[in-house]
Amino acid sequence: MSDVADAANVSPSTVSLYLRRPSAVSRKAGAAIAGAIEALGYVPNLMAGGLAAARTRVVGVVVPSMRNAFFAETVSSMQAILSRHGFQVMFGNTDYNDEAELQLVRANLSWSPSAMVLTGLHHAPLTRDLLRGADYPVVEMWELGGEPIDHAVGFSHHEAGRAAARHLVRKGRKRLAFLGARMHEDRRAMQRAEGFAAEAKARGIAAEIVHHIKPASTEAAAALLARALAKDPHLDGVATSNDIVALGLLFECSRRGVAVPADIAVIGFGDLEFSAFSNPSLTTIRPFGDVIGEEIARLILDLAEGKRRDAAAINTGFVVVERGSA
Amino acid sequence: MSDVADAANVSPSTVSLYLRRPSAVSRKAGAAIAGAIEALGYVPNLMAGGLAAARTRVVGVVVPSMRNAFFAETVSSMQAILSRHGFQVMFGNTDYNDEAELQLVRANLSWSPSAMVLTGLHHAPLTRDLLRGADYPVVEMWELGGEPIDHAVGFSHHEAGRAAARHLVRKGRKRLAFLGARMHEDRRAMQRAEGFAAEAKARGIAAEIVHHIKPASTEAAAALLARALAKDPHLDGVATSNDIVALGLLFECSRRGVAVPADIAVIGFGDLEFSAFSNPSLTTIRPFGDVIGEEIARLILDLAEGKRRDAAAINTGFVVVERGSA
DNA sequence: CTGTTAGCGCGTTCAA
DNA sequence: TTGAACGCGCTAACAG
Repeated sequence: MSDVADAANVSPSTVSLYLRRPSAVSRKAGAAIAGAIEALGYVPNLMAGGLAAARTRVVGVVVPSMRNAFFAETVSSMQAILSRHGFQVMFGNTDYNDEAELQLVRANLSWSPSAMVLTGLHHAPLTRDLLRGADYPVVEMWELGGEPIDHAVGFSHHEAGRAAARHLVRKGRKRLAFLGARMHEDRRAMQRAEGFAAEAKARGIAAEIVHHIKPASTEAAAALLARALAKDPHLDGVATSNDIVALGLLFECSRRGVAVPADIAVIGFGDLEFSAFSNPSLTTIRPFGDVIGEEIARLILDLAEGKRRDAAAINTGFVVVERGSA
Repeated sequence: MSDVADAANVSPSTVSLYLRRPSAVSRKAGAAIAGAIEALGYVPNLMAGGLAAARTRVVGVVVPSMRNAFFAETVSSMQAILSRHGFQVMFGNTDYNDEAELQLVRANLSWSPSAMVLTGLHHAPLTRDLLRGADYPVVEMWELGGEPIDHAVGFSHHEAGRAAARHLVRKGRKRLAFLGARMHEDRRAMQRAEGFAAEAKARGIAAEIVHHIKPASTEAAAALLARALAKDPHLDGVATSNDIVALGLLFECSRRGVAVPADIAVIGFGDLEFSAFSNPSLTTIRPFGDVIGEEIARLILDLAEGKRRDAAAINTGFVVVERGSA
């Protein structure tokens, strides 16, 4: 930086000022500095900057799994906006493990991030303590309804589950089941299952919740359907924990000669890309994962500029998308 | 850190030494320091450490899109291993834009990363210059065959395309087409298409390459198939730029009453999770995205410890997985 | 608008 | 094995 200052015939602190607020420097000095930076190929050392300022333009993001299309979409849209404003994303997977989450939070902590984004409202007690004591914003995403540490952006999975049941009942279905994968770890899928069962019960209809211990997959669908039919051979309406499972269900039904939706109506969750173009197309619940990412990015940018200060709970909602399968 | 030193009755530099090489400190001092760290909830400031040491345990990773399951898988497996060794991943999407890639590389540069991971062998000239001059390892992934900047981990997409054509020809197919999405931006998909056409030509069989400008999707498949059939109504073998498009093709064929594989054989690329369980199941090419991530993580760890020094080109290969569709 | 000054929290000599 | 000194490259007052 002092090399740049020498080349531009100004002091290092003027260069520093120019880098942080170009408008605070005279046009002449600014031009000279810009030229020197270009000529010398100067790249600022953000560590030194961060150390001096005690904050960095880094946002820590922790998700259960990047292989999950929901989080990939959210992180993607969030990162696109943040990077446009000079922020970077430091990223980690927990694989649905609380201990791994704690490690990642701790690691991110030591970079004095501008904000920390976590998935869901559930964390290890130590993680919560660490985050509560932190002096930067914490955003919990993809879940609403509990007590957030600071900010929350997402929607109620319980309500999404209710909406699925409501839809099937409206379609005249009377013997329901919820097919869920990995629900012992995925709290949000479990919340949807519970909402589904609660709504069905409120309408006097029994709804079985069928579990599969492995991650959501098209493969899981075959086992889930077999178990659901064993419990109730006259099943006529099914919700799945997400569209991947629903896709598998479509394939499994076609193999078994079960007609969708004539014999069994299917409603998924996620509105993944293929859902509109499968055969039959998939009735599902769209959660707006990209909007979650955008809202979080805007929130963090506003917070960094001191524009907002109050803890927010932003409901990005969801909609039922009715298509061929239910 | 000096608080810890006070609490443990040693000097700060002893604490520093303990943190970096616990074995270099006496058992008594070590125990006292460990206790003090625990009691005070001390979290090291990695910025200060990085500044002093002129390097950090950060790895910069730049991919075209995290929504792409291939990269999500690679990043996921890479991050799992790296984080286990105290390394963090700083991550960015380019959206297949060279300029965005340059920005991300520049941003990552200023954190003195332990390594930089990029996707593919093609970059803006300025990006290449920046990276060549850098004094830390550069890994280019998911492509082999060109001239890497430093290290490369991946496989030849040209060969993968040839393998797809070879498979269809072996199955007795004589009128081929390659259906590709976004190939003007996705060089690797284009390489597969070219390999496909080259192999077909070598065997005296014509193969049409059909382009779709939008990203790979099940939706794209309908348009692609329509255009391919317009060019050759007697088409009997098709390769797609990936399994998503192949999935869409299965649906579109079932809508049109085209039998797969009887009328048209289909081979995809990627071996995504659903491919084994679709109906018919999908013949495809498996690229081992998780292995790419693991190899890169190991390479970076070895490099960081000075265990390897030579520029490596690691071929993770691919296999043709024969299933129902071809 | 520009330059001066004093750290940010730690790693790395080196001497003890 | 430990401790003192020094500096990594920059930001943030402040004074000019």
